[in-house]
Amino acid sequence: MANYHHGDLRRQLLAEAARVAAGSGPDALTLRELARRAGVSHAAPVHHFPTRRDLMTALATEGFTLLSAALTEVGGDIYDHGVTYVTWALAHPGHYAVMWTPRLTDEQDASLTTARMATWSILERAVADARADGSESEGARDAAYAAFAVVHGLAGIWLSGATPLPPDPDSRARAIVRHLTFDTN
Amino acid sequence: MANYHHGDLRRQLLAEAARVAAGSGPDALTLRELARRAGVSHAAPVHHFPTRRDLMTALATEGFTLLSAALTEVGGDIYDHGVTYVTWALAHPGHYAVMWTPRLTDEQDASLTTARMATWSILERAVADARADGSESEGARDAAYAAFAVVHGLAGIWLSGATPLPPDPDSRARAIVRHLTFDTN
DNA sequence: TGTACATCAGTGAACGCGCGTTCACTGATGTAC
DNA sequence: TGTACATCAGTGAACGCGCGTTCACTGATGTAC
Repeated sequence: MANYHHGDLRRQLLAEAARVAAGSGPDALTLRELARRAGVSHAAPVHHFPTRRDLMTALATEGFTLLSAALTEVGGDIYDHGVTYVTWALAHPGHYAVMWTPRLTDEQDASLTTARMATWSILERAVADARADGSESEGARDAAYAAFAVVHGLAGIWLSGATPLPPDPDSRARAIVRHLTFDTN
Repeated sequence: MANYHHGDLRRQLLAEAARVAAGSGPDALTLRELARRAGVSHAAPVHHFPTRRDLMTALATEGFTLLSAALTEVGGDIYDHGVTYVTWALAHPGHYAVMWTPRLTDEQDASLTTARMATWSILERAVADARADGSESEGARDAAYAAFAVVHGLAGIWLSGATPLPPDPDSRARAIVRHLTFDTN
């Protein structure tokens, strides 16, 4: 594949970006490093991502899209959604880090906003289904936050490396998420 | 204070470091920027922190120490501890970011390890107090993780800026933490 | 109370490095006729 | 099926920048006697 035209550079740059962000954090992600890994000159990426921020934004958008797909595909109740969220984050640490570092992305970007909101809607709906009083009350919003906080926090703890990953994160995540209650008390 | 000898440079460097990390993230934290803010030459900090990593480690250690103090001082049950944790994180975003980015610190450092473990012990003890079966079971460990995950996640969500901070984070945090249950089954 | 001297904590110039971005260019591809 | 030409996606050199770290130095402070 010694083409002058790479053919699939955009996709490969995003894949390498996810890999670098997973290993060394999103701030270690440089356009020159991605070009190096893709085997092209350091000026090549500019045709696909004019600036570093554009690449970060695309990576975050891809992340939210993939996460929404995973949540929808697995389905189940709010606890299942929580486990899927954690599992997905552990499997896509690079995307996950960029998704939650808005400083690196263009938060005005329409695609990113749409993808982010789609993910949030799925979780909110799962929480509403676990409750009797609909999804419009303040209580329902707090419940959704609690569900989201516990899975986001758990993913963060494990991904940070400050705490060793347990041998079986899935079932451990399930046990932990079970400590949430969605009663309308 | 136009002394040749600054007199309090170490403390001031740490204070500026917390400020920079809070505003632009810990990766934007450079020794030269801190020197600039402290009004000394860029080579001065080396006498207090030989490398950038040493400064990061000191900042993280200070963070865990301050957090332990806050948790102990406020006291109360596991829910109170949770609210204190979130409140403290929102008040010390710079420390908090460095505390949870082990890639930047020297994780072998004895002071840091000690400070980190002390914080964890306080939270673990609060969870054990909320349960009947002691703190040695696997269930107790999962309960502690759930408590920790929800407050760590909530702090992360609000600090990331991806979600706007509510007008009254304290009472909101309390309502959210209430969705945790520590029953022994 | 003085004085000699070691040590501490600064200065400012210099180093090499990797970065994002720009530029003029060129080879490959696609399209109109 | 050919050919002219526009466009796309690369190359490689160059730019200016800020960084961590090193170095020889110097002024201020503390201590021994």
